[in-house]
Amino acid sequence: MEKIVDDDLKQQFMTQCHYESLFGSDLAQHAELLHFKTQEYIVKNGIQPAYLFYLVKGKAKLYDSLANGKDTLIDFFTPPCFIGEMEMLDAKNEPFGVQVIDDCYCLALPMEKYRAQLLADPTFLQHVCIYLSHKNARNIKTASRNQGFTLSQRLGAFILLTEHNGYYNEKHTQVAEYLGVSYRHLLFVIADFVKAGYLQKDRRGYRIANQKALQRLAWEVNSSDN
Amino acid sequence: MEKIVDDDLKQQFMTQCHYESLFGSDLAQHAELLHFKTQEYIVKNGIQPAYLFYLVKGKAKLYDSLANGKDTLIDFFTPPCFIGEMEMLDAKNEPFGVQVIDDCYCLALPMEKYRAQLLADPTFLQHVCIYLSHKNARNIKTASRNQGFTLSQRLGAFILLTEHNGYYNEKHTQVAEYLGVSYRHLLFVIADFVKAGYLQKDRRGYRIANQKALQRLAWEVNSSDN
DNA sequence: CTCCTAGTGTGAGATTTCTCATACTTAGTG
DNA sequence: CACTAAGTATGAGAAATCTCACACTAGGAG
Repeated sequence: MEKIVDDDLKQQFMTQCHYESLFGSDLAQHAELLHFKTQEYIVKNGIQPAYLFYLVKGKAKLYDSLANGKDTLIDFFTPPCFIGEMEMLDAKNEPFGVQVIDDCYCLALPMEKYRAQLLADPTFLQHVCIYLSHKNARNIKTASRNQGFTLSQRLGAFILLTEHNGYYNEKHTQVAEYLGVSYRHLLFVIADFVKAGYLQKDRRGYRIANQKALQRLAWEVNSSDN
Repeated sequence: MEKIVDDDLKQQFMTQCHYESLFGSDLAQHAELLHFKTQEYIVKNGIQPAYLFYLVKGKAKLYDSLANGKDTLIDFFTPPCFIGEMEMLDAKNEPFGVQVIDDCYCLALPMEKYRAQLLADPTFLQHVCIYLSHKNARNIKTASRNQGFTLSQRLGAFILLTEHNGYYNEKHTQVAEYLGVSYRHLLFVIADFVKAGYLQKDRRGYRIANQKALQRLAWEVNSSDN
């Protein structure tokens, strides 16, 4: 994690995401601009974050670390969205881990310093409420998709979502859990994709060789997004 | 829907559910006590509700009416919980339908009259935020269950959840959608239950003949509830 | 260097779940 | 009354997915 001291850039992100309008007061001006590299953790599992983040650029993923020590991939974050809002609302919640997929820029408010002020700000709370209810509706839709579509279709969509410079490089064990299928079956379908020429395996990982085909598979999955 | 004018009963529910503490002001005193009979709608699909409800007794279910006119069962409400909070926050949302399973009592605040006051009340907004984030966490768990358990297990849990006077009487078509399986397969597993003596069919519907066996099936599903 | 673990990869057979086809019943409608 | 739509019901074969078993590789720990 690295603090970016570039007021122009910060202002640009703020404008782009209407950051100021999230608050009833002038809290926005106290936000810092932070940058996270790929693989870095924005929130570490089980450790209360020091900031309330607002993701303005990049891509990140949400993990749940289970009692047995394993991680389960739960959800993705794409800008603009809050990160750490559950912890801010209710410190009793065990924080979930959030790890960066693509370099992330966040506007971040020091939690301790401004928590009381945030909890007393109806404008801010309204935005969080709306954010949470939309997120909830989205989760419901995602869940029904997992039931409604075949693994090939979901995997197609998933690969396009997590793709990075034309390569798919997620850990199979975690993806299997996220997509709710057995490890074995995931490998089976990936093998199918390779056989069909959608993916090609080289030393860097799985290269996307036929994006169109994957998009065709993913089409139905994503088009229930209204 | 019927308004109950019984201040003792109302006060009892309020105390039991800590209703007053949801608000920063003395809004609670303006709540009415409403009663809904089985099958009645608390919120009709697509129609903005006139109240912000707080379910204090009973059981209800949440539907999504799809574009093709069909209904999908999404979730259940058990007390205490808000109903209509999404609509209050953001009137642009198409309201989902909420229908009563077991007679319901709700404390209800007239939406139009108090909406502005609610949206300006940080105490109330905080409670809604926390409610939404818990609900979201629960939905995530439910979803992972749907992936992690077999239909027999989930159906066992489901029958016990929706059971009414010892009878299971849900519409198979809707249940199939809720549990995320084909209608055919649901019927298949129900037939298994009958064959195994867990259920017995008579003119009133399916009678629960072996609750223990169903509980045994449901055990694993429900015990991930920590 | 060796052991150990996590991740990867493959095979084979079992189970779950789906699709399609086909009927029967009931309530509503013209 | 005849027609229709929705819900119920059952059969048979196919597809999706799971479980178990085994093998290989790379990196960290002793």
